[in-house]
Order: sequence, then C-alpha cells, then structure tokens
Amino acid sequence: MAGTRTRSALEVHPRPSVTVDVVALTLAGGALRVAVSRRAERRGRGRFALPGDVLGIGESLDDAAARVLAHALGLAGVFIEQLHTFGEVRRDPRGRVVTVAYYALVDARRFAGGRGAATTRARVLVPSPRARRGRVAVVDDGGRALPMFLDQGDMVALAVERLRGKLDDSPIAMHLLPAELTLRQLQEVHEAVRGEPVNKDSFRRRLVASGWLEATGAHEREVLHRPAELYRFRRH
Amino acid sequence: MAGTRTRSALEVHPRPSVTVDVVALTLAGGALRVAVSRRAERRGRGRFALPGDVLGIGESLDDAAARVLAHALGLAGVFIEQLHTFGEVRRDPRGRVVTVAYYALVDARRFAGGRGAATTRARVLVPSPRARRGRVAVVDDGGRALPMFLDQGDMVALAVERLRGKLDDSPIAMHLLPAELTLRQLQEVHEAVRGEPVNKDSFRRRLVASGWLEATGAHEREVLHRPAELYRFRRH
DNA sequence: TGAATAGTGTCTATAAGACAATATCCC
DNA sequence: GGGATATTGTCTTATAGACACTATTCA
Repeated sequence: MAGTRTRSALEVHPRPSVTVDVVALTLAGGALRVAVSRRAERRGRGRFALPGDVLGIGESLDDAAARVLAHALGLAGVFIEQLHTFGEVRRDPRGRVVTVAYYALVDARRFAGGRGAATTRARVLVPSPRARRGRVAVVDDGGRALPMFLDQGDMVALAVERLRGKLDDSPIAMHLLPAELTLRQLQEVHEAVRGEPVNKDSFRRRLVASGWLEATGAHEREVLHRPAELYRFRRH
Repeated sequence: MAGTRTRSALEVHPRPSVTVDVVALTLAGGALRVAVSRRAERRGRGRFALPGDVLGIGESLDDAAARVLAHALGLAGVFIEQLHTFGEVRRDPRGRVVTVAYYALVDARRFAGGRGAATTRARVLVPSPRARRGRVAVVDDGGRALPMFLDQGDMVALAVERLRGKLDDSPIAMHLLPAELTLRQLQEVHEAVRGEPVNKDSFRRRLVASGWLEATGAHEREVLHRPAELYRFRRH
C-alpha cells in the first residue's frame, strides 16, 4: 500500500514497460473510422496496429499520447482523452508491457489533410444495440474484419463505448465535425456512434434545447435540396 | 507507434515504476467514506494515503488491485473497477511513478467487519451539483479537510464522479448495500453520491420499473415506523 | 414542376414532480 | 392514540415519438 511504500521499494522491483496507444476516430461516409497501419515487423506481421509508442521517462502520459497522435496523423490540437489501461501479464509476447490507451476525435477534413504515419482509415462497424452479442469490429471497405494487433481490437471497442456514453451528456460530438455544422450532420454522428437511427424530431428539439449550439445565421451551400442552417458549438 | 515498436525498443528505454492505488468506498451514516491510513514515512508524513502497492512483474493490474484491496480491508470478492491512470512526470517526488487507480465499493457491514491495514474510514464530502466550484473533499468526523498524499485527492474525486455517472445506468449502487435492502436505503445511496436530495416518488417508480430489483416478500424489522419491504438485486 | 431535405406545428404516450390518502409498525 | 415512514393513487407538467404540413433549394 502507498502508506508503506518507500523510495527503495519503488526501485527494487523489476519494472514493466509502459506504452501509450491511441484510438484515433473520425467520421467519413456516415461511418466511424479509425487510424491503423499494417505491421511489417516479425511479431504480428500483417496485423493492423494502432499508433503507439513507449512512454518517455521524462514525459507525461498525456504528452506521450499527444506526441503519438501528432506523429500518426500529422496534426496537433486534437481532442484526446485517456481511455483505459491494459495490464494483463501475457498480453504482449515481447515482454511485460502495460499500455495506457487513449482515444482521439478528429473532424474528417483535418484527418484527411494531415500527413502522418498511419496509412489506413479502417471502418469501425458498430452493432445495433438491440442485436445481442454484437461486437464492435474493424473492417476494410469490403466489410471484411481486419485482424488487430494484440488486444487493440478491445481498445477500439472500448473507445466507441466511451464515446456512446458521453454523447448525450456532453457536446463531445463536436470534435468529429467542422466548426460550422448542420443538425443533420450532428445526427449522423449520433447514429454512427450508436449503431442505430435516432428520432429526428426529438433529436433536433433536444439538441437545440441543450444550449450547446448557437445558430450562425448562415446556411449550407451546394446541396441538392433546401439548405440547412449552420450552427456552431458555443464555447463553454 | 505500435507499428514500429520492437522488442529491443521496449527494452532500451528507462522504465517508470508502475503502482496501483485503490479508492475503497462505502456508505456509513448517510455519507460516503473512503479507506485511508495516515502516513508515518518521511515523505508525506501525516498525510492520508490510499491503499496501494507496486505492480508485481508477474501480476496483472486487476490482480494487483484486488491484492491491495484485500490487504487493506481484509476482504475478498469485493466489486472493483479500474478508474484512471495518473502519469504526470513529477507527481511523486520519490521518482517517476505511473499509478493506475481503481475504485472499490463495499457494503458497510463487510467494511466494518474486515480486519485490514487501512485504519481510517474518512468521510467524503460531495458538494451539491448546483454549488458551482464545489470540490469533493476527504474530511474527518469534525468536518476538517484531511491532507491527502500526492494526487490521491484527485483519485477520490474521480471515483465519486465515475460512480455518479453510472448510478442511473446500472445497478452499481447494489455493491454499497447488503444483499437485502429497502428502497429508502437505495435512495440514501443515490443522495450521498449525488450530493443532493432526490425525488422520492419518482425514484421509487423508476427503480421498480428498471427491472433491477425483485421483492423478497419480507420486511425490515426493529424500526420505529412502518417497516419497508425488502428487495434484492436480480442476478443479471 | 418534381425530388429531396429543412423546419414548424400539433397530437399522443410516457415519465417526472407534487401531493393527498391510507397502511403499518413502535412507543 | 401519536409519531414516523411506507405504499398507493391521482393530478399536473415536461419530454419523446409520430406525423402532417409548409419552405427552399437544384435539376
């Protein structure tokens, strides 16, 4: 216990490696997508891996996650939050590794514009909550499941779950959209994350009443129907 | 990133210590309480510390947390869940330490019966959510704030926040109560965790309709008023 | 004009809050 | 009986879902 910990006790034990992995999510074509890259190394060759790296000894966890994300996407100033720490003994055959997982949310246009090391934006399939036994899966554009490295499939599933839990209680969805957005776009985010359609009328009423949004007065352009009003999220 | 990690890369870096701390909560006298012990060591002497220990190299994080809790409370089979990982560089003056915080929920009678190393059950003051700038505080029975070791005050606050977030979406409150309980007791848990009174009528209707509970047919005894029916949480 | 979606108004069903009335225990 | 809380029932109000109707753009 902390009460009996001493400096020498902390030094005496063999130490695990500590790494940071990032589940970088965006929305494209009405579906969630996650940044991954195909492994070329001997261990787990051909599997798809999240961006990640070893924690620097003089670097905080949050800083390490931001660095990993910046390297993978070529972007800075992205929303990122800690998710969960994975610490099973044999989760990585290369040694004892404790991995702190983060998730990040990026608007699709920035995601596409960044020049980073993560080569693929794989689709994230979110099962309908009514479908019992449904699991979040990372798939290619043909719908085939991609084999994920180690327990990183669990990290993606957990990120989606966390996102879903926060969707109704916070304006977190804003990070997946550009600064000016329509209510329809916001609804699409909710539907992609929930894996089921949401009631349009009730959604609009609830979001407008939430106070998170303010109308800009401008409208979208170059759509083949009546253009919707543009909103922005109020600074909090 | 994970895609470029190699075995040697994992070994080459200096490694931080990894420890596990546990926020063990219970409910007594209508208030949340947390297990702490006063530090006698040179560093942080007189401050109050959560149960914690260094992660064993052959031990999973979850196992380490269960071990720490068992040692502190003298109890096994307690609800415990990972909370957050603290990784600022200078959070512990004894060296670079990454701490994975867990929170545990124990029914008051078991908590009191266990013979463990944690000596104090300090009150946790939960501010009313309407009171802006209110912070969760750990206090003695006189209401004086107890100085917490390192960032462990933040861990307690985060545990309460997490608990509050889960209260309405899961039967998590059951872990703070004995197997057979009255609706009034359950309401007291909600009020303690929320830091504000809840509407009794609505609370009863909602909980009964949730399907989490089943009536036992028995009633409480030795109360100086009409005895309430006893319920138990359905196994899920 | 027609296709398509935006946005408004209204009706209904459900859940929350308020409160009154009755029930059941101990003293 | 009196004090205290449990439990039921009813009324009112707020919110969610359903749906009809009008508005606005482009082809």
